[in-house]
Amino acid sequence: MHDQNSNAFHLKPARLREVAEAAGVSLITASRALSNPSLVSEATIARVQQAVALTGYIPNLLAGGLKSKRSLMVAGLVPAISVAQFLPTVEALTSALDAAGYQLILGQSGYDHAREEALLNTMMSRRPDGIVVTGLVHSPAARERLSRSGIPLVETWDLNDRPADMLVGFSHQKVGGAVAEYLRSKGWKKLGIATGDDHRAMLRREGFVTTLGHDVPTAIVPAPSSIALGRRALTELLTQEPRLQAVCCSSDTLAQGVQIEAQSRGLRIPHDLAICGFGGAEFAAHMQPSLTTVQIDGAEIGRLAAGLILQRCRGEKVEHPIIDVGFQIVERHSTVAPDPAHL
Amino acid sequence: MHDQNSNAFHLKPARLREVAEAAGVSLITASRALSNPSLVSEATIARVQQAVALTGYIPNLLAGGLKSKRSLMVAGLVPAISVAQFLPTVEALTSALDAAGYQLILGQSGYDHAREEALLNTMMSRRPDGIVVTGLVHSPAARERLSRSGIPLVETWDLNDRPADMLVGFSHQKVGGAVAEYLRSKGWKKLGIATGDDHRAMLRREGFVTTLGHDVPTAIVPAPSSIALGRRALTELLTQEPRLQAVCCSSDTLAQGVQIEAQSRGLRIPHDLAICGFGGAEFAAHMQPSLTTVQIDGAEIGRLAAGLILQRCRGEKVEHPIIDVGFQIVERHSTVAPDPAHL
DNA sequence: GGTGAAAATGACAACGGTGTCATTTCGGAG
DNA sequence: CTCCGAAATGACACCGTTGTCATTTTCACC
Repeated sequence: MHDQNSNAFHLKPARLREVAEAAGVSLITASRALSNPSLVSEATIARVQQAVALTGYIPNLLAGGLKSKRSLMVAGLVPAISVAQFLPTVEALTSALDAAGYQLILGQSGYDHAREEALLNTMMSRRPDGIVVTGLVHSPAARERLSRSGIPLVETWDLNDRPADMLVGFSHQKVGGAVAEYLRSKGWKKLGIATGDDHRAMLRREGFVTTLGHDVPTAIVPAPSSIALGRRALTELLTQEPRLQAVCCSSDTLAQGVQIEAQSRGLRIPHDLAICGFGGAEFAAHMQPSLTTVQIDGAEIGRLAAGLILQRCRGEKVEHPIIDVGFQIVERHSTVAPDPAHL
Repeated sequence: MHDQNSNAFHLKPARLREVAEAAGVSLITASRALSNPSLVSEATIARVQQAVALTGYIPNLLAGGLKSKRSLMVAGLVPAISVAQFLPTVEALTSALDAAGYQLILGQSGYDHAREEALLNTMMSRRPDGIVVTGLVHSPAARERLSRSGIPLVETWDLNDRPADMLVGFSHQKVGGAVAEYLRSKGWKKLGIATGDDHRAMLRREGFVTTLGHDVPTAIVPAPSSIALGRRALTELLTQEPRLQAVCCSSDTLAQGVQIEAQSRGLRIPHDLAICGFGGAEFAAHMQPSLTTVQIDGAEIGRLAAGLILQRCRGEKVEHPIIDVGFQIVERHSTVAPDPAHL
C-alpha cells in the first residue's frame, strides 16, 4: 500500500465527534462552539475551529435540521425560471437569504395548478423554514396544508385581502386601470390589449377593461411570452381593429414583438401606434423608440419576502404581513404623440 | 371548545409511525410501501396510501436522507441568476431533476472565487447527491474537497481536459477563434472586441486574438453585461480605433448595446459596423438588423448535466464524463455586407 | 474563606426515518 | 403432506446532530 497516506483521506469523513476528540472537548461543546458560540469560551472556540480545519469537517445539515427543526432552507416557486420578470426577485431573494445562512430550493410550477400543488407537497417534505411563491397559492388543498404546516409563507407579485399567510405584491387590477387611464390621458382612443394567458396578466386586463368601461380588441397568447408571440398578437389585433391606435401589452417582451411587427408593417411608433409594456425590463429604455412600461421593483419584492420569512424564523412578530410595493408608469417615447394634431 | 374537531388538526403532524398504525402495519413496512413498493404486497400498499391520505402525512426528507445518505437534492451554482445565458440551463436542469424526484438548491457565486468556495462548503453541508456548477470550479481547495467528498460534480459551460469530475460544455477558445475566422471570411478587416471580464469571456477573447495573430482594439466591461455597458464599450472602441469595421461581443446583450450606440451615432449596420453577439438570445433574431450570434444549446447542457448526475446516483458507470456540446454561428444581417464593394 | 450566581461544560435522549438482518407467510414441487 | 425458496413483513440499531437538564468551574463579593 504505497499510498496508504493519501488513502487516509478516503476514510469516512469527519463527524462532529471526531472534531470534538481532536479538540479535546465533548461532542456537545463542539456543537455549541460552531452553532452557538456565545455559550462557549473563546479559548474553546479557537480549539474547536482548529480541529475543524485539521479534520476537514463538513457539518451535516440534514442531521442538524432533523433535530433542531431548522433546515435553513427556503423553498421558492416560480412559474418558470425563464420568465424574466421574476428574475430580480429570485436573485434578491437568494442573496438576502444567503446572507442569513439560508439557501433557496427552486421549483417550477409551470403555470399549472396541479403541478403547483404537487410541487408544494414535495417542497414541504424538505421541511423548509419558509416558502415563497410568485403569485398566489391557487389550490385550496395546498393552502390548507400550508397553513396547517405552520411554515411561513409569502405570496408575491400579487395582492389579495386574504393571503394564505404573508404577501408582498401589488394590485394587477390597478396596474391595468392605471395604464388605461394613462393611454386615454395621452389622447389615444382606439385601444387594444395583447396579453399572456396567465392569471396575473388576466387581472391586469380586467382592470384595463373595467376602467375603460367597454370591451376592447384583445389578443391572448399562451404564457410565457416571447417576441414571436408579440408579433402574432399585433397581427391578430389589427385584424380585429385596423384603426388600432394603442396597445397595452402584458410584458415588455410582448411589447417588443408588437413593436417589431408594427415597424415591419411600416407603422410609425407612436404616431401610428402607441405601445405600453409591463415589467420595466432594461431593454425597454433602449428600444427605438424607447418603450413606455410599468416598472415593478422585483428585487425589492425579493428582499421584502426574505425579510418577512427571516423575521418569522427569528420568532419575531410580523407587524405588516401584507406589503404593497406599488408600481410606476415610466413614460417613454412609445406613447407620447410627437404631433398631437393627428388625433 | 366548540372547535375541538378542527383543533385536532393542529396536533403534531403525523409521522410514519402514525401512518403505520392507521394502516395496521409495522413502521418499516409503511416505509417500504412508500419508498420501495416492489417489496410490499399490493394490498398493503393500498392500505398505507389510504392511511397517508387520512393522516395528512408529509414525509420528512431530512430524516430519510440522514439515514439513507440520499438527500434527493442537487446543488446548482451560477455566477448570477440574472445572467440570461444560463437560464435555459438552470431551467432544463431543474425540470430534468424534478422528473426524477430531485430538487435544485440554487447558489449565486457572483463571479467571485472566494465566494464560490464558501458557497460550495455551505452546499456540501446539505449533502447534495450532486453538484452542478456553471463554469469550472476554480479554487483548488474547493476542487480538493469536492473530489474527496465523492459527490458527483458536473462543470458546465466550459471545456477542460482535466475536469474535477464530469463536464458538459464547449471550448470558448474555439468560439473566439471561429468568430474571428468568420468575420475575416466576410471581409471585415478592422476588428474589435467588446467583452465582459469573466473567465469564459476572456477565454473567447484569447481564441479570437490568437486566431487573428495580432492584438485588436479591446473594451473590457465588468460582468454581468448590460445594454448600457455595450454602449459604453463601443464608445471606447471607437476612441481606440475610429475606423473600426466589426465588433465581436461577449454576449448578445452587450451586442445590443453596441448596436444601439452605433445607430445613435448614425452608423449603418453592417455597412459601417458589423456586429457579432454570443449566446443565441431570442431577441437577437428580431433586432433591426438581426444579430449574428453564436448559438449554444443551454437547455441541452442542463439536460445532459442532470443525466450525468442521475446516472451516478443510480450507481451506473458514466462512459463519457466529458461532453462537448459544441456551438454554432448563426449568420444574420448584422455581419453580412449588403454591398461588398465598400471593402 | 465562604457563598451564590453566572459561565462553561457535559451526559443522555431524541429527531424521523431507513439499512440490515431475522422471521413469518405463501405457493408450488415432489 | 412435507419441504423449500421466494415474497412479505418485522425488529432493532443507527444516521449525525441538537434540545434539555444536570453538573462543574469560575469569579465577584461580603
